[in-house]
Amino acid sequence: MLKQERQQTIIDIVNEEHKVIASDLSRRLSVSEDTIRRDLKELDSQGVIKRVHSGALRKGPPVQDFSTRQEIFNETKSNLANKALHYIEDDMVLLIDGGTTNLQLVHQLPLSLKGTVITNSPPIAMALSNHTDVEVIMIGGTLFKQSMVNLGIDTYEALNTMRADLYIMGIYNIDPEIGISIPRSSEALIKRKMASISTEVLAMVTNDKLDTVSNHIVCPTDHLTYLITENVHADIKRLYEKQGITIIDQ
Amino acid sequence: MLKQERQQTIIDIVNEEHKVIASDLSRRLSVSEDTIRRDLKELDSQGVIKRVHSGALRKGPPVQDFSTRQEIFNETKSNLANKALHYIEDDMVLLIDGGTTNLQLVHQLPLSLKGTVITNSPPIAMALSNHTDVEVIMIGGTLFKQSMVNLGIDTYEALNTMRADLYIMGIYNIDPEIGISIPRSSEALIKRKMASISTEVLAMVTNDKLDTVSNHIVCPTDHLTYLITENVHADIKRLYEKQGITIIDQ
DNA sequence: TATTTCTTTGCATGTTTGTGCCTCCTTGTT
DNA sequence: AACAAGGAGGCACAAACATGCAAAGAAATA
Repeated sequence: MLKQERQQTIIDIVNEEHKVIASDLSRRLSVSEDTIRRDLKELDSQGVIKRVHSGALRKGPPVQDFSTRQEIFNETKSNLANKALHYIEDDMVLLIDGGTTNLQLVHQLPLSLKGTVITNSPPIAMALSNHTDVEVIMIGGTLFKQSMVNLGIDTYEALNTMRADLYIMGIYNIDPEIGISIPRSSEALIKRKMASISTEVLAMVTNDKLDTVSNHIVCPTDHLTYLITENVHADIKRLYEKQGITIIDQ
Repeated sequence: MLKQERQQTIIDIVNEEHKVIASDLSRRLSVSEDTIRRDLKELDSQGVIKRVHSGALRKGPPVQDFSTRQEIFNETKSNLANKALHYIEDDMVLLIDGGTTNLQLVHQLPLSLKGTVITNSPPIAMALSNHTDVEVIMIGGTLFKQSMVNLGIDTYEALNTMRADLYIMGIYNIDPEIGISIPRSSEALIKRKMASISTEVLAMVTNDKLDTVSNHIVCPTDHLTYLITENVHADIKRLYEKQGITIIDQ
């Protein structure tokens, strides 16, 4: 693995996990701790990360847990959410899973909205505490803390007894040919199930997730009804529209 | 846990709770008091907090009357929680329902705690997001927003398949003769069920809830194993002890 | 291709940092 | 005044670190 490649990986890991421990990186990247230390030192002097004893921290807002992570207002996500709002109407049964983009959407739901929201994500449920006319149904399970959703057999079985008009799916990776994928198989299973019990499926994706792939396939992209993106090239747009997906990009 | 991370956590706690006790922080963050003292000293010299004997205070605007009252309230709950911590050990299966006192307790659980927490309250689940060695099992249901707990038939049925070593019950009303009661029958049902699947039951009550009653009975007081209170008169204490309850009031 | 030069990496070395424990001192409370 | 709780400073140890050096590759040049 090239040095530059490795350092980029380190940056990605720091951004994703908000902190890294040098010895940990050494094992994950299969190089000596000395090399990692040299990398961290270099990245720190470039100002990309903040070096601390025994590891490094992400620069910028000192965030650590999920609840504070949501506070970072992201204009892109907010714009996506605004577009998605057009597809949400009163008296729908919505199924919403985890992810910061979905959470942003829930925050932007009008307080006057009437309907039902089914979710396996505690933060989503809490964000709806002021929506007096929305009935919130939580699906239980084992809490997966990294993405703050309930997963497992209990979650799966609970979904067996439900249905929804619109599933708002949180996306990690999407590729027009490979489909929608995610790094954790347990999440893939639940998302697939959720899609199968919903009449329509809507997904919001930021550009950095377009045309990326990871280990576990959720479903092909043509399971989506609506795909909401930032501006994309016309040919990419066509690629999705050919599959019958309504793509909203402006 | 990284030093910087820990110090940031301390800052967050100080800002949240306006005052901290060194020995409490030691437990919550699972490091020695010496380390905490060093942290506080450092943060004080940075001017982020104000170091005082036995702990630290939040810097900034002097406390107003209203928030002072709020603080005293919190302090009571925090004290109750500290006493309750003695009954919680590694590798237990805890069942924790809703309520601000229970939430306070969860915030004060040591980060190093190992075990399982079953809960029907999304805020409780979220408060455990940093406890890496605690498996959180959420019980689903219909979210009752007023007290932020999941209730209903799904909740009841999920509880049928579980058991716990210790149930930490949130209390609204308690009277030595009438028993434990609550204004909502749906909550009473779930609490009763929770008590029935747990080996021991612990409850924390502030004085304003002692000797009060409301419509729906959860169970008689003798279903409690431990009752943690503020200081109470000896005769009230005897009243409970006569029922075989361990009462902790100091 | 062969040779030189430069970069990257891992290892060995002493050094520094972070933490817990201990002892003795200080502070606050009866 | 007596006593407990909290704190300061020193010690010890392990983990993390910087530095120098040599081997192994790359890249460049002849």
